[in-house]
Amino acid sequence: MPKAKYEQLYQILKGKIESGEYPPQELLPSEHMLIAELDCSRNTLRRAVGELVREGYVQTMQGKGVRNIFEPARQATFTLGTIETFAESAARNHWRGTSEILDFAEVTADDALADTTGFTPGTPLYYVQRLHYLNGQPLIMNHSYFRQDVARGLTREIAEGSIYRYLEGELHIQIVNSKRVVTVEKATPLDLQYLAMGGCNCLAVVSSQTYNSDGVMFEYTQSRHHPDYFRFQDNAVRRPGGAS
Amino acid sequence: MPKAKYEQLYQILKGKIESGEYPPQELLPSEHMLIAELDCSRNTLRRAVGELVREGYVQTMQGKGVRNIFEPARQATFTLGTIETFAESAARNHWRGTSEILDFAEVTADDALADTTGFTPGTPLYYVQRLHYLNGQPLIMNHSYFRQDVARGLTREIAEGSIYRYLEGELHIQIVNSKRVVTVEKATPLDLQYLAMGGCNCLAVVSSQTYNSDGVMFEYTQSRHHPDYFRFQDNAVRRPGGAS
DNA sequence: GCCGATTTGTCCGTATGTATC
DNA sequence: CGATACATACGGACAAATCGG
Repeated sequence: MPKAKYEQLYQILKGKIESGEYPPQELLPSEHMLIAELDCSRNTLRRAVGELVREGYVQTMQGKGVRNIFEPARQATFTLGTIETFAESAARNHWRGTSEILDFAEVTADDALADTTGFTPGTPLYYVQRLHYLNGQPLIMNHSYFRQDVARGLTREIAEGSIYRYLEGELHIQIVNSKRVVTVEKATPLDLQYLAMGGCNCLAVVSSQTYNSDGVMFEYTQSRHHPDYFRFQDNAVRRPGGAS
Repeated sequence: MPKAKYEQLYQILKGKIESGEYPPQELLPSEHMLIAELDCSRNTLRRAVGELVREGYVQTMQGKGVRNIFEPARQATFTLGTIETFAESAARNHWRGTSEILDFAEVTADDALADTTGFTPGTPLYYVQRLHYLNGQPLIMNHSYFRQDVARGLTREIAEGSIYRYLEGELHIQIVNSKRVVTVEKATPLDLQYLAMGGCNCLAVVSSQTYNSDGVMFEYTQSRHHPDYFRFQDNAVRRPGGAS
């Protein structure tokens, strides 16, 4: 399954930046040079570069060039702008991640739950409560709700493995986008019971609503992170960017 | 000064979505229709739509159309992906925002400061400590460092007004991008002294490194937010090749 | 299941504008 | 001023996915 060309170019350039092949704080070869070197059209190259701009790898300057502003030391642990599962995050950061199911149930959204999750009241849902360990330490408590009509057939046994592998691999659900909100909340008794909070009485909460390719929100997940092991990275751009 | 066309199209479409002119969960008019209606090329329209996709307003589906997934109820207080000053954020949310300078000093980056900020040791800096009020309540403590050679001539008096208006308006510095990291930290005695923390002993910390158009990082700011009034919103899009 | 129409996704070439040097 | 480099915009071609007959 060959990827799109602009995606390949993006990977190539990103690789050269991360490996130091393009010196930090210096200009990359001009568009003209890169087009010749990578054998592509201008629009396609600019699309790849635009992606690098949005992710904070480079900075484009009209009339001057494209500057490499990648800093290897300050890497993200959790990256914004892309969807990643817990297992993928753990693997990328070379952490040993394990999970444990604390609860699995079938519930119906009442008014209160509908208000926090965004589902309409009365929707049949699966509820999955998971505890995630990094290097043996319990650091993340997850409360997930899945629409039963989308994630049909989900069981506790499946959730013991990878829910997303089931959704994507078995049910062929395409996850398209996910709206996320980061807040800081007081720790609940449940948080204190399972997570080693130390002296902190607050934790980082990532609430996300995930949509499939039919445009229906089929998942709401609240991830409650131990504050010491939470880091969310983002790059804000004034408004230049991509191509075509 | 007229903006770029794709930017205008983006604003038009965003306005129609937010105002409900395009019904939620329904498909927008096809590219073909929009091109005729807005009198533009396909690439220009697609660029505007791409921006809406990244911001979670719409979802594109090959062979089907573009679905409106905007939800007015769940709005952001702080938006990711764009650069906003404190005053702009406050105004957009119809809050009464005021600020107070607690400290202004000229300092030189030592090893410890260089490590946290990302400046090279020995760099001459301005240090500005500000307290931000929303509707009269002290909620955000800001610690900012500016390179003296870039933000030259910055004084306490200027900082009493708008630092960014000085940098952009007077010094003609163009802010291009800003790398931001969100973490949760224990409250310091200083935090507890100035911010009404209630029972919380942690707060949300946004650390940002801001670059000008010459590619030099000229500002490091650490914003320490009261947890009850902190909300960071993001939209993640699934990339063709999955997570990288 | 097939086929054609529709719709979005990718890629290319070109022309012109604008900022920098 | 001219040369270089990025920014914007247009148009065309083909591919891939979807849907209805």
